[in-house]
This record gives sequence, C-alpha cells and structure tokens, in this order.
Amino acid sequence: MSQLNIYPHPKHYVAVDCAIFGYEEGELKILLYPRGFEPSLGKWSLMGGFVQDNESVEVAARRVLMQTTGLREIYLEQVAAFSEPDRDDGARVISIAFVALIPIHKHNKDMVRESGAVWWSVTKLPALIFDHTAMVQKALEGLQHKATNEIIGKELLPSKFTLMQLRNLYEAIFQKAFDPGNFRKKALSFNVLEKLNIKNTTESKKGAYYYKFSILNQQDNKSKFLENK
Amino acid sequence: MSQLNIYPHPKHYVAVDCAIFGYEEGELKILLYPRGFEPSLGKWSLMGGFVQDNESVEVAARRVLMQTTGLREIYLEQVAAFSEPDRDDGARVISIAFVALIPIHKHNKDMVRESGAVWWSVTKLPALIFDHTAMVQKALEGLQHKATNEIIGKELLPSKFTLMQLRNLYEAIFQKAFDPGNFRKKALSFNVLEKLNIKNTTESKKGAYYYKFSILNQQDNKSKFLENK
DNA sequence: CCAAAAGTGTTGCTTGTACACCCATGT
DNA sequence: ACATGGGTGTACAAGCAACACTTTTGG
Repeated sequence: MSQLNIYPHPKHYVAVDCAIFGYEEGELKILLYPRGFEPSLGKWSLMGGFVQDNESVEVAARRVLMQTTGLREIYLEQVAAFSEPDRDDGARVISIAFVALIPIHKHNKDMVRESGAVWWSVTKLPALIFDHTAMVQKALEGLQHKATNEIIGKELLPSKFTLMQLRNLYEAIFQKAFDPGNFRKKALSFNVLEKLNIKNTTESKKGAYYYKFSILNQQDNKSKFLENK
Repeated sequence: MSQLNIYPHPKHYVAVDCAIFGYEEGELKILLYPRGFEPSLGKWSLMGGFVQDNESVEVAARRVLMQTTGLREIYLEQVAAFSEPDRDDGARVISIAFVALIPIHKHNKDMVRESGAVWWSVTKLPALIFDHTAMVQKALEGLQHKATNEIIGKELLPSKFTLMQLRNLYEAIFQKAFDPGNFRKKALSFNVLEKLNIKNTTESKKGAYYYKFSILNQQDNKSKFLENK
C-alpha cells in the first residue's frame, strides 16, 4: 500500500533529527555526531535517520535512539518540521526535529563511543550542519517549556537525587540561579517527590536527603512549576 | 537538485493540513471541506495540500490558504507532524498540521463557497476523515496556548472591537466565563490596546468604547495574559 | 422604572521573592 | 572555628478572584 503512487505529487525524503539531552556534572549536555566527510567536514550534527515506509516519525526517532544509545524507553517529543527546500546539501529532505531526554549515566557508552558521538555542553556548542543549530534552539525552548509546566528530572537525573541536584538541573536548563529555599518549597509542594531515608554526604558536610519521583506521580498542584519572568 | 535520489531510503508524500480558525457571532469556528467521494463520503476534512519540490511546508500551507480564502497575510503556526503509516486511506502520507487564524469577515466568501467549505462551530464538530479530529484537538490546544501567553484577537477580530467582544472571543476559545471587570483590567494592563473615540452602541444601551491593537504592540507586561488553572 | 452592559473600586487570599536564621559536620 | 550546604521561617509585595457599586440608556 505504501508503494502506491496514487497522488500526482512529488514525494520527499523525510528524516528525523533528535536533540538528545542529558545532564552530567552540573551541565546540560547534548549528544552530537561528527561529520567525517565533505562538505561540512568537521561540523557536527544531531543524530538522525530516514523515515521508512512502515514507521511513523516517532517510531523512526525511537529506532534511531535505540541504535545509538541502546535505550528503548526514552522520553520523546516532537519539536517541529524543518523543511526549507535547500536545507540539506545532498537532496531535498524534510526533517522532523525531536527532543529526547536520557539518563546520561544509563546509556550505553560503548555504542555512543563507537559512533564517534560526543556530549557537548549546551553552553558551548560547536558549529552544526544545515539548520541543526536552529533545531537545537527550538528543542531547548521545548525543554524549557516542559520544565516550566512540570517538575522534570525523572528522565535526566539518577533514580535518587538531592534537591540541590534537582535545582542544579534547573539552573542548567534555564541558565539562571534559583533561590535554594524557595525552590525546595515549590518542588515539594507538588507532591511528586518522595523523601528517602538515605542521605547524600558527598556534596555537603551535613548531608542531604535523597528524593525520588513517586510512582504515582500525579501533580497535586495544578499550577505551573515555574512562573514566567 | 530536488530530483536527486542520492539516499537509499524511501520517499513519502508530504502534505499540510490547516485548521483554519475564525470568530463570528460569539463562536469560535473552523473551516471544513466536505468529502464528496468514497471512502468516507460525507465526512469532513481540514483544508490541505501536498508539499511541492520547491516549497517549505509553511509556503505550502500559505499557498493552500491563498487558494481557498484569498488571503495572503495569515497568521500561521505549525502544530505537529502526523505520520502513522496507515493514517491516509489512499497512500502513505505524512502530514504537517497547522493552525491558521483569519479575520472571518475579510476572507473571500465566494472562494470559500465555491469550494463547498463550511464554517463549523468548534463546539459541535462533525466526524472528520483520517486523524483530522486529533489535528483539530492539537490545533485548538495550540491556539489556547497562544491566547494564554499573549492577547490575541488581532487576527480574529475586526480592526476595532469592544472589550466585551474580546472577552467573548476568549470565552469561545476557552469555553469558560471570565469576570468582565477583571478581564478588562488585565487586558488593558498590557498596553497593547488603544482606546478609540468611537462607541459601539449596538450591543449595550450605554455604549462601549471601541479599541484597536496599537501599531507598536509590544507587550509592556512581561507576564502571561492568563494564568493556568 | 427596569434590565443590561460599561466601567471602577475594594477586599481577601494566594503566591512569589528576598531574605534571615539555625543546624550539622568535614576540614 | 569556620565555611558550606541543608532546611525552616518570616515579611513584604504582587497578582488574582470575587464581588459591590455606580453610570448610562433603550425599551
């Protein structure tokens, strides 16, 4: 069926490009792949792939992510379609950009290393091919939007984490400081975090309790997590 | 160049589908086209079209809108890509959904009538083909999101309007009542509305001043227009 | 006069923000 | 002892929601 050409219109290559975000060492990072050939040798690109006949763009994105990180369960969200006719040097390719969030400590480092990919801090990105810089920009905005409306971290932090680590994640995402006391109170008011009886003593003398996202993570608080300044 | 087949991957039809919103008689409406043939005879669909070789999806959407409404300057925003392999009966088509806002009183009614299109209230939509119901749903969410973050109306209301008309538009978009006094104060606090020296006397005994969107419509107020309940 | 919308004012509550302040502890 | 983060409390301001109240005028 998908082979039929019943419409008198041109067909196009359709690709997916994934902005894969991870959080490590206090920095928000993104996974980039080096381009090993001309044109644009030395430039970096998002991980991408072409959409096949039997798959939706979401399925294609998951396939690409599985192939490169080894992770099957990944948070994935559409960003936008990028479709300028000349955006790709090689041919006309319409690409759907995605945001993917992965727990950076869980992914298969060997698979990533083999592919030549490198984690870059979002604060100092290299030159990217085609319109990938715009894709990253939009993906980051999407991530900020999600982080504004709910408490994120489940997809980026270890299964247990301190409130300081959560705050540092937010500071990395928004590139601004949050008041420790106020952040704590707001985060806890949502009743999605569960306090554990273990303390992390590596990051402070006193030690801070670990928290985890509760299994029933329904937000009690109906409002947004962050306001808009 | 766009004829090249340099990638060993399948190509796909790519379409655009536009959820065209208008506001009339106190109701938010959407423009639908009847399907005149089987399968799905009698069902309605969004206005759509196929993406050609030399155009981006945005350009394709504008072409479609121009062809059906006669309007060139239209607010347009991507919603999402819809790409389930079997979403279209005829062939595999990946479609990018758009929100379009048009001043319903300005569009070319003859062009619309010729095409058989009908304005439907969003509160009582008929059955739609394929996944168009989901597209409308997502488009409406996008419209609500935009209306939450800024004062919309420029694209949907006549050039001059009363604050009651603006409020009624918002009530139609969100399907809920807003307090007249509070709505007025919040709307005016953004300094994007300019009071005219003309009154509308058709909708109230006392008469209400007309307003227009000021040319420099920079929002003074940095916060969102509406809060989130 | 009455109804209905226009327009303004008031009040209480919630929430964000900017802090102060004590606690615990490794160095 | 002291610096550092952990954690709690407080005081002020801003913003929202509810609603009272006055104005205007057509019917």
